[in-house]
Amino acid sequence: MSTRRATIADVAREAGVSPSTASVVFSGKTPVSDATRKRVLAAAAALGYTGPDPRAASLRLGRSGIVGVVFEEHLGTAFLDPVKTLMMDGLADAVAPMGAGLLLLRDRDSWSREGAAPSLTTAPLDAAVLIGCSGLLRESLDTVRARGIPVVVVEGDAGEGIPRIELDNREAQRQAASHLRMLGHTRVATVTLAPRSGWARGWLTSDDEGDITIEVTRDRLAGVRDVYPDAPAFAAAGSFIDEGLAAGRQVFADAATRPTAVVAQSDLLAAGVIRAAEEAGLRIPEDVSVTGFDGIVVDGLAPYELTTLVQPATEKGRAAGAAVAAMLRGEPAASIRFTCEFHEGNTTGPAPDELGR
Amino acid sequence: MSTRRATIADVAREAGVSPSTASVVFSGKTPVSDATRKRVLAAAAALGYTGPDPRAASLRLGRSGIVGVVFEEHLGTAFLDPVKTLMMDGLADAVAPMGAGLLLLRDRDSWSREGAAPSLTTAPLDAAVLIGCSGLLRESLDTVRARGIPVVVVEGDAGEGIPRIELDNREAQRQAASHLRMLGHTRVATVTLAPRSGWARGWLTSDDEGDITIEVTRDRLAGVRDVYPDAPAFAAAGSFIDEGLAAGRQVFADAATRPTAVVAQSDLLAAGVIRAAEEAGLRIPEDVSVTGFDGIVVDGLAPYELTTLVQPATEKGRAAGAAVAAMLRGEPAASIRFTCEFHEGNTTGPAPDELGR
DNA sequence: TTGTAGGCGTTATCAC
DNA sequence: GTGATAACGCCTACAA
Repeated sequence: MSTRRATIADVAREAGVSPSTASVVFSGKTPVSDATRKRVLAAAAALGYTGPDPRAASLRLGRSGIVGVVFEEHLGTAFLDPVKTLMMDGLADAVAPMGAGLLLLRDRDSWSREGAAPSLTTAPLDAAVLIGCSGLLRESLDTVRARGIPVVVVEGDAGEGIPRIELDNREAQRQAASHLRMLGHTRVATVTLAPRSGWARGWLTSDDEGDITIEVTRDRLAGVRDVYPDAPAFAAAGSFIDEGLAAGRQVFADAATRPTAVVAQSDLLAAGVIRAAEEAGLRIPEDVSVTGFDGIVVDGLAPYELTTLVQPATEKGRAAGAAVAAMLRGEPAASIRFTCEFHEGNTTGPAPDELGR
Repeated sequence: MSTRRATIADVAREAGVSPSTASVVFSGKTPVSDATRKRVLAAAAALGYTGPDPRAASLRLGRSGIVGVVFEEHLGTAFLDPVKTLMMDGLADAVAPMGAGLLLLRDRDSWSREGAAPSLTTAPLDAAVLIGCSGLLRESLDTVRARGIPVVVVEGDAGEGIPRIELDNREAQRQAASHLRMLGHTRVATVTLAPRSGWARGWLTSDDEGDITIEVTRDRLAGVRDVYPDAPAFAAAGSFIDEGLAAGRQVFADAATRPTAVVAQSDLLAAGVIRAAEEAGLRIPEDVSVTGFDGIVVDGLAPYELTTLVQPATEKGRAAGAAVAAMLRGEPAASIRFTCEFHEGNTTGPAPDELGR
């Protein structure tokens, strides 16, 4: 029962070899004779030594095997978003081969409690991935850059020389709109994500539209505007079925101006819009067509299969991880722009005959 | 443009003070005269020094400010579970004051790739939290204990001397069953979570019931059995609305033996069961009562409000964090058993009159 | 194949 | 209030 944990020096002494030899046994960097290896391992076992102290190793090696993932929201909120979840999965996959793990970091913390920041400044990070760099994360970015840590930004406006992982949001959303136009729809509405943080559900005025700080929202809306410049836009407070439902109720409220198609900026919103349509006695897609965005599996939406833009969420994560890995190797990492794939489900159809209304 | 990052020694030299003084300026552990502080800070700014290197600090201090969270599943899967998500939130909250962050760790890794494990053995952890210790995590536990790292187990069978955070699953589920009995229900079915990993959706035979390795499933089922020893049990493959829907279809398949109430082991399953009931033309709660478990907000379930057992998910996370914090301070941490709160919504009602069927 | 020596960047201790 | 000193535990040239 020793009072202090054994170190590699202890093991070496116990095994009757030098510390460097013992070290080599664990790192495997240099060949070691079988006999000595055995002795070292035995000594380690005897002393309850379980391997090099990661803290010491990371100081010596200059890297910790930890990649920080910075969210701007509460973690619980972030993981409510299936796309982010998938991305994390891809990211975890991609950094695993380099022997790295993911450290969850919240952005706000740095503000709230001054002294006890678990954060970007004090964590032993090799690299950082910022999720959704919408202004809020700006200073996180500065912090990280000041520390000289490689950064990759996913879905956000980074700045000069910082690799970004992005999506062709505008082009993709334009495809959905074009699809609807091809089907003959002329009265179209769109349900968007929040235009800025803290937004409370409501119609977007043109003033609002000029002041959209969240990039995804802006770009996807622009895609709709490319095809339907005057489509009314209702902005939800977040990507949830219930938000889509509430939005849908507004959108379908007036039978006279009721749209024949709704472009939603996320699958969850689309699911809610569909519910609202059903509620209003409208059939999908006979009376109303609805498109989503993301291409996730919406639990409980069956039998509908959304017409949507499938984004490579997991791939985005993997790409972010790959970029990080490259930068860590000292290679330059390029920004990547992913393309969404249009998927036609059973929630869109020809515009209903106007006369038959 | 120096080739190497500045160290605190560089800053000290530049400021004309000793390294220890410079260190103190950053740590704030000892009073420093305003003049020297200013000089040191200025020097730091001039050299682009952003604070002590966390790696070195953690070696010196003997702690890294990192708490590992070990899941047995793929991360993407884990975060699909709203309860786990909330727990993570609570955990993040609880460790933040100690200036710690959460490192995501997957259990399987240690097996899959031998060399490149980002894992328990190589990560600079101060402590670890194991989520759902259902046998699979057993060796993770051993690894961590061997390293002498404090461990807390959430929802799982740990072993001697390891603090656990658990729920009164059986008692809580019994409350739901009792509630139904009080309402006069006699033909009751239950829809359970997976009895073991890799389970494919299906009815539970009594053989199966004797061989349930996942504790939550076993305990909640036992709670139902306390009241309805013979209720048929259908086990889903996971906690999803679609699984509940599939289960519900089976449960309501035969009009003759159709239950008047269904006890689901999760809110998501309950939501699916409700869908299945609607599909079968049954009204909730007039024809069929349904109870859930968890007390989460099921997105898109409105206007229903589940009768369910509300578990303090976030609190569980906080408690785990608190336990970790205590152990890190060298204090003993006790296991905690949380209690669910019965919440009566509008999905349960009196048993339908048998004659009226 | 094994051993020696030096330092990675900090910070706690103790003297001044 | 400030400075010298000594670890923290490991890894890796380099020499033997």
